[in-house]
Amino acid sequence: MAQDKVTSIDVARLAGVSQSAVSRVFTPGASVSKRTAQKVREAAEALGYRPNILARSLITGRSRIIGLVVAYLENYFYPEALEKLSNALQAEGYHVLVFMASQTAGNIDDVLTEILDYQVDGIIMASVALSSDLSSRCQAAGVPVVLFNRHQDDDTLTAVISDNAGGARMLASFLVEAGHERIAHIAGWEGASTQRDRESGFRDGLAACGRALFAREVGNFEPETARQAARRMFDREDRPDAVFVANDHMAFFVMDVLRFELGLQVPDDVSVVGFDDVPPAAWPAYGLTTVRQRANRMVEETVKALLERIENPHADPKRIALDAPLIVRTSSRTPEGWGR
Amino acid sequence: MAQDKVTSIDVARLAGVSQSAVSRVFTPGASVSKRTAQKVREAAEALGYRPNILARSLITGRSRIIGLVVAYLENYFYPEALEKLSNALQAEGYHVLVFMASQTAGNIDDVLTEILDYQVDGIIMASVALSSDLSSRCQAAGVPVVLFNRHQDDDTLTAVISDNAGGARMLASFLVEAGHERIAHIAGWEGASTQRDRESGFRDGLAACGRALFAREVGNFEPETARQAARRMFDREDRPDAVFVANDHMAFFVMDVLRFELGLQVPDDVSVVGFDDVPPAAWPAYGLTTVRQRANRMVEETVKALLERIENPHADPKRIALDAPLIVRTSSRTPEGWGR
DNA sequence: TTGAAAGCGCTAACAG
DNA sequence: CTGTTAGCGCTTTCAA
Repeated sequence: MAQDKVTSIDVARLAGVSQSAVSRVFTPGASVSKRTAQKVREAAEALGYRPNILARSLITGRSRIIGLVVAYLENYFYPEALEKLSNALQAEGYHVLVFMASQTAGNIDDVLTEILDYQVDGIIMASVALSSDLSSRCQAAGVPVVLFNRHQDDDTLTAVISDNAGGARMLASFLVEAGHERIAHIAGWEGASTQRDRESGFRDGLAACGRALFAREVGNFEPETARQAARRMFDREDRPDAVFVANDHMAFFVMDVLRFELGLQVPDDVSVVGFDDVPPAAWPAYGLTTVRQRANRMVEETVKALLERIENPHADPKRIALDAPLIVRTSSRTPEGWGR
Repeated sequence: MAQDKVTSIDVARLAGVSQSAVSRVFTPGASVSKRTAQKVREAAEALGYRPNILARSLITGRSRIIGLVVAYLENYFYPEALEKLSNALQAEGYHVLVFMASQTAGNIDDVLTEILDYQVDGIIMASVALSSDLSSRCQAAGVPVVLFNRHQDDDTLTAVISDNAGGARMLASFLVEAGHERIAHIAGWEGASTQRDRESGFRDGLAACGRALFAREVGNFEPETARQAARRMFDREDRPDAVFVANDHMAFFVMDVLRFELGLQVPDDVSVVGFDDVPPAAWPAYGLTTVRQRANRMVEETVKALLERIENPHADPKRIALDAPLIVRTSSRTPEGWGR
């Protein structure tokens, strides 16, 4: 029998105090006597009263809602990030309102509009870039934005990323030291900053050893495209003996093509390395050598940066890059002296 | 320069109409003349005005927010469900506010309280059960609840599930027909209705063929517990020749123990079957025979049921069970005439 | 069709 | 410390 909503007035009446007294009891830094607080709490308890966050936010200007835009839950890096982000924000008294966006963007515009309609206190864009136009709309609305696992060329937005270039550079020297001669790359979606940074880091790493890329295909971060890329690259005589796939998600599909379609041995015929260190990378059926993105730290920094900017909207944007360690497993030949 | 928020009053002033006229223009079924609407829209556009959903909900009693409680994103069935749910609700003009809960419950109480604080229009509990106490709190608050992939014994809540028992029954006769003699089960968390239904369906299926369970261990839906269960079950002479693992998530870890720790061949030494059909089940390195939960249909039904109950809070709760087809892959011996 | 006015449930001055 | 009084930005009667 859906009871009518209990308001602070009902509580006030029952406790024999004013309505504002009730409000104060539920407002952290307010001044109330123990006696009043006690009475109010009892009345509230009895009536099952809880303050209406929406009404409160109308006046405080804070909704305690963070908009999270995400576009790629098939990549298992993101469910993990989402879970941790949500938990971390929950611990700070915020909650996450989810907005799914396809990465082809375009609809990012509409999504952003919807987000702003909800008067969110902040926005986290996971795996989505933002035009400078959109970014200034948020600015205008006074809503801080933090990019998660992406950055923009213009340094106008705060971004939390891994050291993608550095990680890929390690991967390159690791493969060279393992004695590989024909080292290839399967790229992700070229619009992504992660892709650009990883590829350029990898090329730099090879160059530092006096090498260059032996072959390159684009997998677009998608399973089927990655499989086709693998087929084009490996179904021929002069095939690579090592390949850096731009993320783990694609690397699994590439390995499957190599082993089950083309009958190649990994790592004997070809070493495969990825990037992200999502959970299946550690499953022995893949044992993927990869670079770990420290999800916990990324989340920590993202939440910290966002809350900072909520407190102080005029703080300068900054780019936070976390180190990303090499994780050696069985999908790659191991250089002398690296030892598992 | 975080501009001050634009309100309907600003728009009204610019358009030379009353504030309520502005409101009407943005309220679907309201009566406004074309001329007024036109003027208002132009002014709104010029000022970048959008109605404040929170203020609106204060008066309409509808927040267009759906609370989603989820507790298990490591099981890749849930990211997929979350994505689809969010998309489906977005299409209906709702958005998802995420609440992470550990499945050990207990904190479900607090989570529920937080949810209700946000004045959500409805709640979806994915993979989380609800005490009848909590359930009546939602009732009292007039907030409809739909359980996703769970049901309660008391038929007091609307629930959308797969036909877990039926699916498991098929699995049983499939294994028997394939000629297996010693058929075992690795259970998930026994508090889950999915576990109970799958196990009893499986036992029924065996019984119908005049068989009984050869062995049983508990994996609790957790990787490490599942691995230990697999070791206890298979690291011995009189081991099963087939095992039904209660979900795919655990089945991967079980297969890894069998193949990489114990040196058993799958399916030659032992057939492994799971439940859910999460994406990695189709990866050739596992090729897991399993029962498919139709995520799309489950989401469809969940959204439909929830919206129905938002419209009509007094509708009777119902339990919706969707059929779940057997998906045969390479992790199991195939009976004569089943053909892949 | 339109404007004026009354709130939705709450917080935040402001006196006392 | 407490009650009174204004609103937050919006929707919704109610008359005109």
